[in-house]
Amino acid sequence: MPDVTLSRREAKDLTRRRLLASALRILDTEGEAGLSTGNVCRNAGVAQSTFYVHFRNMQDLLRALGEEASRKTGPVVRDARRRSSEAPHDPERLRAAFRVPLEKMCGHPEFFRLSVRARHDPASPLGESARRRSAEIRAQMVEDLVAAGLPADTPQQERRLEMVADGINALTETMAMGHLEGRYPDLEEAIDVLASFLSGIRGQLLADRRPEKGRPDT
Amino acid sequence: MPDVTLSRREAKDLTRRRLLASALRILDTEGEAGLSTGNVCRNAGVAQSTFYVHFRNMQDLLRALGEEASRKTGPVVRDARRRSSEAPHDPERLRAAFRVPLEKMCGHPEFFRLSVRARHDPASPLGESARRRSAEIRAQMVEDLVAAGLPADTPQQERRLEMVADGINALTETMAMGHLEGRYPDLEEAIDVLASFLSGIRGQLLADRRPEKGRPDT
DNA sequence: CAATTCACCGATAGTACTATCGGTGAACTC
DNA sequence: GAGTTCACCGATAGTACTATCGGTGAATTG
Repeated sequence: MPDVTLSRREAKDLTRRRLLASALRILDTEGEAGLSTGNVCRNAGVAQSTFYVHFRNMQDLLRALGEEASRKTGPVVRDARRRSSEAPHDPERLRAAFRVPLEKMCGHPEFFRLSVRARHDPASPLGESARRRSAEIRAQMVEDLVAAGLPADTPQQERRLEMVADGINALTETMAMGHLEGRYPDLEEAIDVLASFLSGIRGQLLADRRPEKGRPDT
Repeated sequence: MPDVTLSRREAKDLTRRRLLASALRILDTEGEAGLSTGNVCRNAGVAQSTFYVHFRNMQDLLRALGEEASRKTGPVVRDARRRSSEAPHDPERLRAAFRVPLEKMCGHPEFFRLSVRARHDPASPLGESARRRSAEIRAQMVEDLVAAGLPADTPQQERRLEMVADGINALTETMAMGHLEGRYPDLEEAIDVLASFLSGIRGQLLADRRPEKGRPDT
């Protein structure tokens, strides 16, 4: 039994994870303002100076936290969306493509809030890595929209699909926020609305593909 | 000419406005991190301690700033939206209803970002007032959607309109962010997308009003 | 078992900011 | 025009946080 006492490597890794978890807990309860090396370490039960054994500074910790979050939730969400794109007319797959990310967001509100804040805070310590992840998600979603049959023949149409991807993402986050705040108790209703938004914009964009039928937007 | 020297009241009011303008300038240039009583006062040309003649603390200033912004932009935005609701089939009025808030948001990018971020940060100094304003905007937008003919006959439909209002707002903010980040250079294209989103969801909700025609969402 | 490594600790220098206090002179009051 | 008010000022006590340093003991090495 070599596990009675922890090896030095295991012990260090455990402390590191405790620090990350502590930071996450603080972000969720006190917000970004409560995030200091001392506070994080006190919550994790180690000395303040131990912080610098594991991270160069707070920005370094936040970057690690963001990457962990995206590594956990990213692939699952992507998969659900791709399944929906493969069958654009299957309403249940469409709903699943919204349900999966919504449940991820609501299941780990602390991860979710962190990423949303990062998204709207390019000057924060998370800045660079958050922007990179956001761009990645957007590019993937554009791919999926094209796979679902939406037009991307001209640069303008491509840019429009990027806007739509941004929009779908923002809508999903907004519904999750509303649910977390208790205003939308039933997640299925939120999924209804998300599906309506997507179906609506999809109809608009497809109508645009055949402009000979006259103005479609009234 | 009694205005050669300022009255005490006028002078105080002028200083207060200078402090508010200074805070806004700092938010737009240095971001939230540069916001301190000393920095605000130095930029306004007064001593740091003078800050406390006008505001109880930084949160107090930010609250005042938020209220001033909402007092300035609120009615204009609301008016544009109402004009559009009065003529739901006028595409130019619809575009104006999106153009006005977009231009307001892009006018003071850092303040806009701060407000958005504050809603997702439980401990932000702006948090409470930002959430209050957000709820107000949502309620107004629901009114306008009803005025534009969208159904709100059942509690479920009312809740759905709230979700749609939240969504429109999030979409507008997202397009503003994209424009500010330089990804969407042409604001009119963003307006196109917003109009398409609204037309799309509008079609979906109106179709739902007459459910005897079968499932409309594929 | 002796030597070495290193995760963690306590202490602390340094920095930035908040908020208060008594003083000052110009505006105001009567 | 004598007394009062008060917006502003400089100084400063107090607070919070960052980042570094040398010491310590348990794990590791050979």
